[in-house]
Amino acid sequence: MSDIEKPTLMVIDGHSLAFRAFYALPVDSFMNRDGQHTNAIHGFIAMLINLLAKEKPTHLAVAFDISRYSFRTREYPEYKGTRGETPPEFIGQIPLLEEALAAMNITTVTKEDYEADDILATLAHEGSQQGFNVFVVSGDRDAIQMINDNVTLLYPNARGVSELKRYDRDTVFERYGIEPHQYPDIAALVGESSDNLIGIDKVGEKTAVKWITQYGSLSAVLEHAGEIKGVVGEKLREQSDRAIRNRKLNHLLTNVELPCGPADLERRPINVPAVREVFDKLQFRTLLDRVLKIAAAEGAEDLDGSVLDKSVDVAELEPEPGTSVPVVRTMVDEELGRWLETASAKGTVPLGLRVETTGALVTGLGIASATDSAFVPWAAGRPDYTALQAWLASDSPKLLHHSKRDLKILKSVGLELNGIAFDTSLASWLLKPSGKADDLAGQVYTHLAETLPQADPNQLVPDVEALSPATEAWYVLRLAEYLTEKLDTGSLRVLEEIELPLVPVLAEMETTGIAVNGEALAALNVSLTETAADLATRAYAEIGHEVNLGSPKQLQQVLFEELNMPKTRANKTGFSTDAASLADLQDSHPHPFLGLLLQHRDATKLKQIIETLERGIGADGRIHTTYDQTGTSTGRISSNDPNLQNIPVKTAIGREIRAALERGPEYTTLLTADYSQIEMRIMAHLSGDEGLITAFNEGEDLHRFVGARIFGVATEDVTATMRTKVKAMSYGLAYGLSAFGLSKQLRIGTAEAKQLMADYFARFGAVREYLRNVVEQARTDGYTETIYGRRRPFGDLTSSNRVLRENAERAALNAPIQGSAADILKVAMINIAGDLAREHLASRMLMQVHDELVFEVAAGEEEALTRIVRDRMGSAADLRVPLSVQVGVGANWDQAAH
DNA sequence: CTGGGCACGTA
DNA sequence: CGTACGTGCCCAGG
Repeated sequence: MSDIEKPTLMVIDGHSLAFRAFYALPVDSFMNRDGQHTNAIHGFIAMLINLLAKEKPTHLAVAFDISRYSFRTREYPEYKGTRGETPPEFIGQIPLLEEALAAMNITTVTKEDYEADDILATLAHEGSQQGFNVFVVSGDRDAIQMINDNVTLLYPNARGVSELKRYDRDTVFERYGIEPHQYPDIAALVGESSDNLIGIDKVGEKTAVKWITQYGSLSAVLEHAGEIKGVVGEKLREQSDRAIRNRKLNHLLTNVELPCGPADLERRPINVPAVREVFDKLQFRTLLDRVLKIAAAEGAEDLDGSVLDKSVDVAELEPEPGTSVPVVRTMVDEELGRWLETASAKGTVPLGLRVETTGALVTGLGIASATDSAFVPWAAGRPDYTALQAWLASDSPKLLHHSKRDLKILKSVGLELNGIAFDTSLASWLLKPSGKADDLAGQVYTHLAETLPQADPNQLVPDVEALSPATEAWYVLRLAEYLTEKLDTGSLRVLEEIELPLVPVLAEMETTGIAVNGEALAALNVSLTETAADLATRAYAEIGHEVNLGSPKQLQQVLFEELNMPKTRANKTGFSTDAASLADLQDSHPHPFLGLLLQHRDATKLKQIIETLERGIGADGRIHTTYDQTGTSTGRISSNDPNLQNIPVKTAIGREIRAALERGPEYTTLLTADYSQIEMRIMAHLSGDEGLITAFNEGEDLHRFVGARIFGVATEDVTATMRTKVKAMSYGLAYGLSAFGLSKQLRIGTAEAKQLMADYFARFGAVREYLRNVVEQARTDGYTETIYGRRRPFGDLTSSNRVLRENAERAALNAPIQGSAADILKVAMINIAGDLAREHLASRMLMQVHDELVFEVAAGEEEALTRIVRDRMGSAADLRVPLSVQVGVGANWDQAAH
């Protein structure tokens, strides 16, 4: 029988786990309205819910001790004698826990005169023999002896509280070096202080393991006690009765007569009304939601929306006086429909929306108005979600955090989402586009100065309870309010007219993905692997030994100590071994190793890119990247998992990689469209430089035109070298390039570079004026602005630290240029997507690479698509120069490029 | 196991 | 001593 078909039996030591939970959670934070402490119950139920979700037991029981006395204490009164009085706050929690378990219809098992561990051992033993997968959940180390190939122990970790560690045969062996059934022998020798069992003096775990490994068992050790030398040998012989007694006491019985066997423990449906009642008494609000969710998933009846008692005390949830978190009400079906109708005032008032997920699955939705919040458990296809679906799909305004992710995941479960009216992650990014994006809790902290409890998903008994998605939705609402207030009108316009409309466009592109020829990539990888291996071998031969060619540190050793090459540019770890430095070395001190190293770098880099792409291929044979709309500080989009914006293009093999990205089977070609020299055009527009504007308006080769004016020759007499220099300088200007930098890049003298720049500015003086003004303006205002009003704040422009200040200056003069280009392409994307939908074209937008878009062309649509793309890209901004768009078509990305 | 540093791919 | 990114690897810290 395979594991998948096996039923899963889970048996839990109720007392030991409740006790662990008691010490894990603060007593004072958990008290119900009757003054009853509930922390142990809370921790236990939270853990249980996680276990149900994670291990999905088909059979389940919780065992309890009846009292602290058992056959063991009768035989050895000191057993467990070190245990003090039960803490008063713990008293009363066990009966309530049993009540809660009863409501969840979970069997509890007790047996007079035996300990819960014996019940566990008996059930585990029987379950194992009857073909169950068994999980034993216990905080008692003696439970280790139950482990075998069918039985796994889940044990609270050293801190006693948070995670349950899985112990199977292998983990036991790794930890102790013995088989699980040998554990009691070890414990008998060492002793167990928590049970008040004293072991053999001087014998610790190491010695015990050594003996047991050597002789096989405790009895064998005792038989050979005479052979053991030294003081420990003497102690063993003197105190062997201790070990014998311990072994007798820590042996768990596997043959206790119980009222039920494993087969009787099959899970039964949760009794929802009873759970509501008990949890209400305990005032477990979020736990109730989670149990109801499980109930819904398991098909329990009675989810028709009876409502939680409004008197539920939410004081513990209130992060700050003055703010009032609405009570979370769990509801579905008609009740939810009525609530949505009222809360949204028939679709006119925005509601916060939050999607709760586990992995790729939707588990619930939280919806909030300013004064009320609802949790909707989601179990696909089960209850009637008509009203929810209608509201989600309508234009009724919704406020979200990270709307693209929610849009996609809702779509994956068949829910259409429209009416995205605000996104707090986008708004917050517009406010502060640099640095790492905050998650929701982070934003609440930075903007609202409140701390949300954040449960660690790895902790089975979380010390804080996770916030209900309904409450999160309410915080989204408050954040939206705050951010709207905080954003200037220009930024709000960028949000509403660019970023929000772009969300569904990007979501669609991500979902669509791009077809990839996996065989071609694999073949390329094989050949690159061979090439790299061959280059490595030859490189090793040149220096007489192997070296990790990917380790700059080891390369420094080879280059600068073994080969005595001159030192290169310094970096934090020594001297650079980057391509430019190696090229310099090759010039001054030619050595075959250098060339081989560079070629090896090249091959391994390409290999790495191919492997990253291959990992990104989905089940549909297409690569689905994720665009990060908040990933840059200039307004660009970034791409990750995998990054499709840095696929090689300059080398032959790079283009082979691009050739592996192709049209899908139902499509005729790929179409690429890119802006030519968009940043230079923006610079012409923003600077108003008549020379540059003329260059673009006359439509001739820009660099040739500029070169002719700088060098004072006719356009047709501009040489290739002159053009290269001009091109480098033109592009460099937008980045704040210095004469020094230019000289480095062109490998010319600084004097010549200086002269070149002087000549440039002599003819295109408005450019220099503009660049100066941008920085000056930013210094005054504290921010730069793009043509659409997107702002980027700069603080370091007034720094007294020269490095910081000059870095900020270069970034500031680049920001409006790069950012405006980003705005323009985003606007074009939104308009193109609109046209595609309006004209019902089957062609689709697939990729964005900063100034380029890639489309998949459906049969017969090339002409229409080309028209739309040219129109929309060409008219995305009204500049003093035309926007030039180049379009190409081909079977793959390489061929489609022009 | 995480994070810094390096190297390198793109616009 | 040119802007903006993401990824993989090494290595040192833990």
